[in-house]
Amino acid sequence: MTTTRRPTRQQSAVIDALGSTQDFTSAQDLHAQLRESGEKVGLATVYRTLSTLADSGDVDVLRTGEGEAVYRKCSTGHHHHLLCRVCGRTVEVEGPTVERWTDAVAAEHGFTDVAHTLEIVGTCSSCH
Amino acid sequence: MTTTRRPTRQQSAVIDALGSTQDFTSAQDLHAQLRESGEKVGLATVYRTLSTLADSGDVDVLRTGEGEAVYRKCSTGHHHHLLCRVCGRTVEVEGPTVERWTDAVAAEHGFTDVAHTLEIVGTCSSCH
DNA sequence: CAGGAGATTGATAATGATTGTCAAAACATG
DNA sequence: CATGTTTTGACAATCATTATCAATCTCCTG
Ligand SMILES: [Zn+2]
Ligand SMILES: [Zn+2]
Ligand SMILES: [Zn+2]
Ligand SMILES: [Zn+2]
Repeated sequence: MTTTRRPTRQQSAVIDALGSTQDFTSAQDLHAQLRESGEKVGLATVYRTLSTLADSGDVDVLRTGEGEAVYRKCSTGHHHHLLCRVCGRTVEVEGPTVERWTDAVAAEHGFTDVAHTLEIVGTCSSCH
Repeated sequence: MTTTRRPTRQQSAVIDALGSTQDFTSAQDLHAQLRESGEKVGLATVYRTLSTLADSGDVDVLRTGEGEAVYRKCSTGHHHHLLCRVCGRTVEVEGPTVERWTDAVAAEHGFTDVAHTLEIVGTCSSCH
């Protein structure tokens, strides 16, 4: 919401494209989709917009096994992802258990200002 | 059948270099270290060796924020890492709590063959 | 020991995602 | 409209990683 950035047609197009899918999508794929749907948006702008959105926490970003950055528009708030390795379907999950555990184990070793990343990958019931 | 290993001087050098540090190290850095210490090992071989070791589970691999792959020789068995964002010190952590939680939440959504990745980053007591 | 099949190496080229450049276009304001 | 600011986008540059492929090394057999 609070954007220091000036809203433009291109940025809206990127955000809409992101919102049109439940899957994590790469900047390259988003750019291809935009071109295909007739939207004229430069690749650099796609990268810039996604990077800004990720920094502000408005989209989640994670790295594919090959190191490619993929983005997804998620619900607000801290959560994690359950990802199907076959079809790419994503489920957001959360809970205090893992949050408490990471905080406890970090404190136990004298670490402060802790953050964590957690991703779960499996095969969903439809793809089993 | 396709898994044929042949021990070589170069692979030993890479493994020794990995074992000489507690930090996660990139292939590029390892290659530079090897050259500096007089070992003649090609960059491609460093990448190949690390990739093989990671596939067999003999080393842990994770991605830096910039997407660079970093490797570390760890104790055997499933565990996670507590990483200092300042000095890079790494502590291996484990525990049944997070394992149970991920399995439970995956089963709850009908996912099978689940695996997970979890990394904790913070500032260690020495760097506070 | 010699020879050959097959595995390994490494210099180099190729790939591919991401970032940098910077002039042109879009925008705001007065 | 004039002017300063922000954003865009085509293109070049970067940089980690992978593909090539001839040369080299290992192991096995006779
Ligand atoms: Zn699925
Ligand atoms: Zn969490
Ligand atoms: Zn530290
Ligand atoms: Zn675990």
